[in-house]
Amino acid sequence: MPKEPDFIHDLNEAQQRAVRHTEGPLLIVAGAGSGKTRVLTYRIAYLIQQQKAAPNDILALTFTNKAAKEMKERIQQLIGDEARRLWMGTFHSVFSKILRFEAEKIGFTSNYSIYDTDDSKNAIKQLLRENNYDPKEIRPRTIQRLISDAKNELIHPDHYQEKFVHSTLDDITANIYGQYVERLKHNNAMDFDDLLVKPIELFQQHEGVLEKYQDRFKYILIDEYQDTNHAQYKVTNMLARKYKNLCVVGDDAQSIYSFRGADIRNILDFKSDYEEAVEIPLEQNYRSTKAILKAADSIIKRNDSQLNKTLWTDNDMGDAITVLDNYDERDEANRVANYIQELKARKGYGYNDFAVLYRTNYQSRVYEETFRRKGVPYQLVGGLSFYQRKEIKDVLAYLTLLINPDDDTNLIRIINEPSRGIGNKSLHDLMAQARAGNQSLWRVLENVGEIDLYKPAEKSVREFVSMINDLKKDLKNGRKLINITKKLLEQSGYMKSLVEENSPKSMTRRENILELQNAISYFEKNNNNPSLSSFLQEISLITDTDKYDEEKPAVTMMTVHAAKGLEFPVVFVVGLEEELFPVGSRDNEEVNIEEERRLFYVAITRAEEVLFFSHCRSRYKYGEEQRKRRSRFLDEVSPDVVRTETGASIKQNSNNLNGDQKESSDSGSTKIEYDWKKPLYKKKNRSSNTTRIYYDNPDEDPFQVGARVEHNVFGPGKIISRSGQGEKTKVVIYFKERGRKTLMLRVAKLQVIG
DNA sequence: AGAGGGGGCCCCGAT
DNA sequence: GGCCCCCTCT
Repeated sequence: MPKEPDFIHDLNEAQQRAVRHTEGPLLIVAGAGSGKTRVLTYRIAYLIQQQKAAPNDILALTFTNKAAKEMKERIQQLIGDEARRLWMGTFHSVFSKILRFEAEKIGFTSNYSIYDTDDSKNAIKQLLRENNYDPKEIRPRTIQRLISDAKNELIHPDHYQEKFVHSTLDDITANIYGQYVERLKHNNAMDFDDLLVKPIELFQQHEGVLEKYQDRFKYILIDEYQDTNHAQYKVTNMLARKYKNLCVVGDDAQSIYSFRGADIRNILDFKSDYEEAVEIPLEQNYRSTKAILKAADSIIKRNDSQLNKTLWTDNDMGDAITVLDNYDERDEANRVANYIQELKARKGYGYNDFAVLYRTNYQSRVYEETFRRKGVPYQLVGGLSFYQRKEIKDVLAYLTLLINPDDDTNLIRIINEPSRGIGNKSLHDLMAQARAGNQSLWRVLENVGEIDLYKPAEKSVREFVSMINDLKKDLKNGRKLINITKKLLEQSGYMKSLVEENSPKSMTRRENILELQNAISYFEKNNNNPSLSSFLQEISLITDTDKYDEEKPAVTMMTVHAAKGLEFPVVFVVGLEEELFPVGSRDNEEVNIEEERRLFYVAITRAEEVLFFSHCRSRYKYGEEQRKRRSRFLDEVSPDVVRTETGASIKQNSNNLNGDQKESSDSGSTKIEYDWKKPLYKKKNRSSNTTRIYYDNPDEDPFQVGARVEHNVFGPGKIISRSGQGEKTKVVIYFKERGRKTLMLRVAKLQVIG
């Protein structure tokens, strides 16, 4: 065995143990900021340096493509160029690559399309229509969510019937689920969940294929293990079964993706799943000040933490956390911008040292406006990603059609885009024909002469087919992708219609298309074997977080989810209000308050030196002003590390969370104090003789989210959300028999029941 | 067939 | 405040 590399002495004792423990299952419980990326990087370099494995024997699954790329670069610095041959990436990208090799074995071609959430929602909407359900009553999003959950739990459509049918919704889902799976297969398409589920099917049906990959991946590492779902657990469990060299890194306190099926039990049960597993905790935090760490600890200890670890740091105490108390979101954004300018001027921070973290993407808008107005450079991460934009999806749909003609969903997307006279009626006729003959829409288009179709539309179809066939020929002849793209933009009339529109919107779209062309050229130059299908599959999996550039001199704005794994000297956690952070409940689902708390914990632990919390007393939502109560999390945080802007300690109240705030004049300054006794709303006279209206006094108002109510026409139901105030208060109610209704509280005849 | 206007719904997070 | 759907008119 070669001598141990010098680089191992860069690590602390626990980190070294984690690196040296190469054989058998290993659980590294890595607290926030404890250097886990470093451990993973060094561990991989160590495996190679000690000749335990060649680079392509190692599979490392990360949470973002960006993390994979960075780790690869760091490993390259430790051991040299051969690091490029590591298998490293997100679950989705690694398994999509494997599926490209093995697709034929499970009835797909290697040119399979990848559907994003919108694509699968559209496919489901289409199926609902075909099954005579009204997509307005049965929302595609709901069905999509249920199907996705089932897939991640590895529940087959046939078993969904057995398992879940006890309500109308489950019944419909069971019905649609089977058809959806079939439809995707017909389209030669996989959704995001399939990229995890199909490999399992593949391995179950082909023992030899499983063994091939078991032998290939002799060492497996998984980052952010607390956020893996059942399918991810299963597929890696299968792969690691032979050599059992599975090293997982995670932190149960940072599990924030349960909506994606992440199952915290995967990490909690690791030691019982893998009996000989060794657990190594990393407890020294290198990132944050003591004050920040104390705030984080005071939050997380309110949850039932299940893996033992105690974070500590040698860093300084640091400044107290400042709580900003704002009138509304404009005020909030202004104040944040001012602090950024001030800290930059006084303490010498650069713009890229700052991050604004929020719970929901729509909060970014006010910051964009404010920062632009004040000349604060920013980069926005997340929201509507580049590849979800209409014009980008359109162009990609054209390209997809060239290699996957059976993909009806993408074909329908562009068959009349730009409009070429193949309208709803004609499309409907064509689709009917396709379904009758059990063939893809493209086959019908190719043989359009054989069916009865509106003549002008038929002519358009012929032109469309010959245009696509011509492009296909170019592709076959090895013409460059970028040139094919340019040609299709011209021949389809797509560019022309954007030019003619000549609006600000169409200008942006043209710019975006140019950016896509750059991406295609770049891909073509930087890949040895650039195929259209690998391009399309790769970019389907690129996320906005992958594009975040920490060197760019700009303030970063992103959701807390997107900030996972990142760190910033100065962090603003904004919008700390009830019904926002923690988020408000939606549909019939209860908010997982412990997960919201973990999310807040993640937000806090992104900060290295300076941390701000911020909340607004009122905020616009759906164009309406709403009064907001500050987040309960502000009452949970250790009071000795938080201060108001004037340096006073904030008053907290652990049992009454809906206190108001008032200006206090006792110090002569504009010091802000909180008066928890004063109700949030002024009392007004009550009115109405049918339903008692309580909207003026929230303490007595029984019509709160979650309340069970009865309506004299719609019957029993549950309040799922509430908006507006006073007379304009509206509630959304889910009625057992009638579905969702939005009602004015003032006029609805409602009674609280049960 | 397609443009344009009005109404309803919505926006929690993301591979 | 914005998106999507449906309706109506040309």
